Amino acid sequence: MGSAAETPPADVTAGSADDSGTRWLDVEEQRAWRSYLRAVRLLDEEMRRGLERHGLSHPEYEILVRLSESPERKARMSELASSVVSSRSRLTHTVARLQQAGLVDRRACPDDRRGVECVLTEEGFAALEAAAHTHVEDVRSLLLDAMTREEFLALGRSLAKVADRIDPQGLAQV
Amino acid sequence: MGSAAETPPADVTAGSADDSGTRWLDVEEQRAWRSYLRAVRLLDEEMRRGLERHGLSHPEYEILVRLSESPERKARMSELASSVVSSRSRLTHTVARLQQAGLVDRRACPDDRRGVECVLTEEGFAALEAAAHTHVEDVRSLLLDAMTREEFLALGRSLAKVADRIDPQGLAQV
DNA sequence: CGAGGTCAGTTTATATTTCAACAGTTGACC
DNA sequence: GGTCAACTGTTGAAATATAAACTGACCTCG
Repeated sequence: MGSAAETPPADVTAGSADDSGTRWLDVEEQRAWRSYLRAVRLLDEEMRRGLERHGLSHPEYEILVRLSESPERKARMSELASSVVSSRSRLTHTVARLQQAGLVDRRACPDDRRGVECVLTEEGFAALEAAAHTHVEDVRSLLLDAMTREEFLALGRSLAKVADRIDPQGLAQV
Repeated sequence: MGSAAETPPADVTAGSADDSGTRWLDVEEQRAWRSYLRAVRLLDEEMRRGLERHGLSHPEYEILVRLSESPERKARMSELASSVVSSRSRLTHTVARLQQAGLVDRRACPDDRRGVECVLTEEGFAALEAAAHTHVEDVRSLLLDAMTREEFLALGRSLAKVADRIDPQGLAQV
């Protein structure tokens, strides 16, 4: 599955640094890393299938979620882009499709004429609501049910540290 | 960031089941889930950047890794597809690009005339070797250095359970 | 044998993502 | 006020991904 060359291709004693100074992963670290890769990929695929039944892609779903949580169910394109970790360009395209489908509307931003506000429509809210049930059940059955609650929370804490380290502000801009 | 509507869009008491029977996530579970989404996305992005410097995408890199670990540095397309968690179709395309770049070769399978063997070239091995240094350092600095070793191993164990649940055989067929 | 089913891999068509260039807007600074 | 850099969002083309149809090879059971 998800491999990643964590030992030198040639193969060197685990856990040691080679001539180049690269500290390769030891056997256990390697196993953990591969589990990570594998789980993430499989999970993503399963989730995708779940949302697909509601005619939504993962990026689309996240946009709807974010809007539903915003005051007045609207947000500016750039906020949306960063909160959803997407490039502005991609967001434009994706929102265009959502608008096409009648799930969101776009309108000029009152105070900044460069800006555009994206608004969740009633139809969009309904679509989100429908998809959310399936989605949460998926998270539960695939992830939570695979481990104890404490284990899951610990996993969350570890990954939160990872995320904060990469993007301390929580404002990923791509 | 990566949101996912783990509470009902309308907002209901955490941790309880609503009329539909959906058991939404409580506050802590929700936080953990969002950390997961956020970390995975950011990590993926960072890794991508690292590999990009060597002219490789993540899928390409994994294919090379898998080949480098196989006896004689070759594998059949279908083995490759499952070990790398990719559809056969995607693999065909990706391998075509790798071949184009001279990093792998394709040849007919001797014993099964339907089959195709994919072989890592010397050039491909060299490319992999170069990329691997960067990549391992990234895994270390982004993931391992963010937590204790034991924490990381625990994370691996948890996710291994998740993966095995979704794909018990370890032979993801998409 | 040989008909029907399955399997390996590719191909084609379509959808999505990325990338670079763009046009209009704002704000800061002189 | 004028200029210029930075910002917002869009566009269109190229790269990549996904899905379904398709080719040729194997397999099995009558």
